Amino acid sequence: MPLDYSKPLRVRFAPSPTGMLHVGGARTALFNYLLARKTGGVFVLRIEDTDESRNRVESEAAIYEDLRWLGIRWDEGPDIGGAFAPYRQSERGPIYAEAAQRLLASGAAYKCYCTSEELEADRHEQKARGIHATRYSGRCRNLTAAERAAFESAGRAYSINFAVNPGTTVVDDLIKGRVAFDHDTIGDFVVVKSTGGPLYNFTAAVDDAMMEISLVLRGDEHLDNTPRQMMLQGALGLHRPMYAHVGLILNEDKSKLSKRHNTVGTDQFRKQGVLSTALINHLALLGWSPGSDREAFTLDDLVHDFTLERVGKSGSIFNETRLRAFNQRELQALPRAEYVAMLTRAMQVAGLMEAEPPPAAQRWVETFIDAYGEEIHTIADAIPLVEKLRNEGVVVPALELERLRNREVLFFLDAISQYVDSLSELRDLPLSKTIPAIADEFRIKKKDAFQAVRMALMGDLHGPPLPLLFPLLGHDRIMMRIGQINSHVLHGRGLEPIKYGPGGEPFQTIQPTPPPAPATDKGSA
RNA sequence: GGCGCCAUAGUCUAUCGGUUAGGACGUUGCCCUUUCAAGGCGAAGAGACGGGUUCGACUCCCGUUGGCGCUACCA
Repeated sequence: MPLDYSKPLRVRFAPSPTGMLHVGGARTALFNYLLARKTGGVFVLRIEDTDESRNRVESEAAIYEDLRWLGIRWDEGPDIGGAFAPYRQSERGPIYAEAAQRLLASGAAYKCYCTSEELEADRHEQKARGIHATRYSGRCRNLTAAERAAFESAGRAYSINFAVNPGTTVVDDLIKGRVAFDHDTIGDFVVVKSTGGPLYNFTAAVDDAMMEISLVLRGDEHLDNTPRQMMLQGALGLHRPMYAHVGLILNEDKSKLSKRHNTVGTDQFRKQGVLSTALINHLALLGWSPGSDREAFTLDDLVHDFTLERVGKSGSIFNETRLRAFNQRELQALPRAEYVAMLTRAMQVAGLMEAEPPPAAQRWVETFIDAYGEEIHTIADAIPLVEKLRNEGVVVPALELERLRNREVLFFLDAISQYVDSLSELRDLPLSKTIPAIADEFRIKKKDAFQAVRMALMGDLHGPPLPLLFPLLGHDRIMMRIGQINSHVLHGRGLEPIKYGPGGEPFQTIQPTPPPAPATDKGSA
């Protein structure tokens, strides 16, 4: 039966602060958030920091930062409180202690005095006997009063274990459907460590119930944990939320996303300058589909269109290339001013622009976007391009240098540099006419001319239109880069830096070179 | 090993028994362009396998295979 969206849902996202928020977590948070907004419900952020050894203090802040960046806001959480505070499990000790006592008192749980060595030995022994279903033997479950007293007086530490009784627990999962678990396949499990620290299944079960979560939506890695949590809630007489387990987001090799494998961290994309709108859009389409060919969705669109019924069961691989394609689309859709501001900021961060860019610098950025804007998939792509434009010199591949060792080409380039030198403004040059005209003087083909200029200026045969490239480089760099070619080539030939006239006859003077009178439309520039 | 989940192109997905199996990313051809990118128009590319059920299965059932998850005093 479909979920009733007319009733407000209380949902939660419960990360453990053991690393950055990876994209799988981000999607889980997103789906929960969408459901809360859609139903006018509440989105709870709970921090599951019960594993002292793995917690990292900075992780919690990092998770906040990533969620905020994504535009996912929570209504209750550690930092803002709420009716069911505290929201950090490390601060909920008394609540778990009380629940554990009730479990003990009712006989639903018992104390286990086994040491970890004994447990380990048990497992070995079971394996040796060919039993691969290595579960807790339950040896402490039926301790006699005398045995128990002996352990107690010996001061042995104990864990609190939940006693799993025969039976079946059925999870009516909103995504996976009805899944039945035979208790025979679930061994007694520890709920409180011998150190007194509560464990995941216990805290999650208690908190989901006590925080009155109505729907638990999480990764399907937790599907097998669900019967344990439901048994716990049953034994404690607590209410049970509905459950929905969504297929995992996987690495390229189909393995589970882990926080240790540095890739696919939400922060990584944020720092690359990926737009949160693009990530949200991409994440939403991993596991959810609108049922139509539409694929551009804002967060608000998703609040409106998202339903659990259209969430798929299978896992999916996170495809970064597709994210970049989405991001490029978002970048193109951005108002120009915003794009300029974003790029300016990125350049400032990279130390490529001063904090208070003068108007000329702003204009430069605008020209840059005209030139390269549409090929940029993420803002980070722009930085190496900017650096290449800003560098004093340029590296021309040896092979290409060889092609430039041609007196006509050299002279042509020199003519270009003189042409540029004669101009006071490099914007809006009619280069598509000027360059062929000058090239014609030296009997160079149009295509070769453009390529020679491109190669001399950028060390590359490809790039944006020259009329945009010229103002981007500016007078000095153009002069320098073409001059560099001349000296490189000549040096390579062991020649003096002399220059050639149109007919091939060497000029006598090194400097100044007489302008070879570019044939046409110099005046229009 | 046991238990559970999953299974349409390289990837994300649509299809809810009858379709030329649709879309997107990627790949690729052409157009545009001095070039590249972008854009436009095309192309190639999929129901893991085997049994059923049915007039008819990608779709329902069973099995096999494969992938993943759980099986921790991690979450």
